[in-house]
Amino acid sequence: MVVQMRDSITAIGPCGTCAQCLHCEARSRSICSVIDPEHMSLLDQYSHRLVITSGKTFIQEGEAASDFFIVTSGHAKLFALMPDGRRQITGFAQSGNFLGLASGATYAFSAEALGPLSLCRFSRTGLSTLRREFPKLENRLMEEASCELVQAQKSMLLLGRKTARERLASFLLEQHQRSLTKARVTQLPMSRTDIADYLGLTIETVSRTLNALQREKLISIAQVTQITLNDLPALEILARGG
Amino acid sequence: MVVQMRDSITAIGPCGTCAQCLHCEARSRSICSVIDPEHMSLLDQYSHRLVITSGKTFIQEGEAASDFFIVTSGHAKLFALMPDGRRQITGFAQSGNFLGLASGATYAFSAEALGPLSLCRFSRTGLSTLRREFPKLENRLMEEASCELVQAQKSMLLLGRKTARERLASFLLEQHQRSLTKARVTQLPMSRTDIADYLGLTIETVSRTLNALQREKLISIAQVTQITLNDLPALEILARGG
DNA sequence: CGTTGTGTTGACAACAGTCAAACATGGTGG
DNA sequence: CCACCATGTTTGACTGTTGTCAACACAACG
Repeated sequence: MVVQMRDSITAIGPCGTCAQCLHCEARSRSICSVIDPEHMSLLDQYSHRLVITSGKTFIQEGEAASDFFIVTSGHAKLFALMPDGRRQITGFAQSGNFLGLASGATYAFSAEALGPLSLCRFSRTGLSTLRREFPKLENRLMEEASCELVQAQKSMLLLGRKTARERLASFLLEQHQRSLTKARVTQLPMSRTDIADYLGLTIETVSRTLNALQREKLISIAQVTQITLNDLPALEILARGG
Repeated sequence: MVVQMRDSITAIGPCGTCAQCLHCEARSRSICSVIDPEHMSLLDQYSHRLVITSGKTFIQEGEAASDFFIVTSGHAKLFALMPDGRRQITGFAQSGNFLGLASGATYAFSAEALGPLSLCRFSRTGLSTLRREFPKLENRLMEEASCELVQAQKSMLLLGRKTARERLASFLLEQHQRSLTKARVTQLPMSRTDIADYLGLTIETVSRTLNALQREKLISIAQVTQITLNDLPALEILARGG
């Protein structure tokens, strides 16, 4: 089985013997794609599967960055805290995303599970070994780091220069794109508080702005976490600011 | 060998053995450090020196990302623009910094010279060749990408959650650290407009806040671009928000 | 049913933005 | 050398978007 991915990387699908498990499914999207099938067992030597319960903080800012993670199912939020409790969510991670690229000796952020979460964990030393063994892995890591940097720059523009309306429109479109569905209904895995902390707003402003967009027929809020994007072109114009 | 490019961008060819030139000086900090001396000539095959005049935009958001740069002297600003002219500066680059890590097929940002600027340019294909040739280069690139991601996360916290006072304090400390001097006098290479666009504020707020900090004796503004940090501990407390 | 957590709505306040004018600074040409 | 202009910075008065505080609605759950 061969799957065409993103630009030009040809990925080899669900690996080895357990074709179904999420572990392998997400690994195939992020790591297995660059490792020959006959070496999969070597990969297994260096990775371990983890299951995290909802709300659990599994990466703590400031602690020694000994591990590297790949999300295999569920969602996580990455965030930084200030001493007085102010919080900035710097990103959300879902199946296939890497966690721990942005680290020196210690983690530069904390990470918490948004609902049940499955992870694939690599020790940094193990990952180094894998990188020496599979040079293509380097490309994959760089590619992912580049994407995260581009995403971070978009967030900086959003946080520094966009209005509350523009931020919400950008956020909804981003979530919609992530879901990879053509349906205009988006299921949000995070709370209003998380949205606020991601967009640099308060929960009240998020709530008010979302309802304003609904009054203007740009979106429909069926349930709190289920939003329909009624007018994609208008939302896109709003998101980019004209 | 000197080649005239575009309007004012001058390319100067490989510099061979010259140990003094800025080209090599900065390369030694960023690339040469991972390449054996006897292979330096190979490096020269793939890199070219550029001189950029002040104010020139040498990377344009959206254009094909064909090159990769290393700053060898001077300063540059990286930024994103909105259709109505709102601008967010996502970072500043100085000697030794890489430009172009955050790119897919096209550049995700624009870059402009803050004063006279020297660059070392690598074609992306040339860089790929170098990466295959010198595996240590991979580590250097990943390390740099990690640093940029950590820096980006700090900027997101600043833009999303810090007050104007906290932003200015953070900014001044960051500039001070970058200068690598122990002296408490910092020479700013950028204008008030650039500071405002970096911190997500207006020039008026930057000016007012800076003067407020001066009234409180935390800093002294000798000339517009020359600021003395009188009370580092207090500035650090302010910057991290208590 | 109360209780708790989460989200919504309203009244008001405040921080930062907008507009405008005065003030430096630095380069240019008479 | 100095008047002049262009550009960048500072200061002031006022406005507005978003934040704060508080009350209320609603669903989930024991």
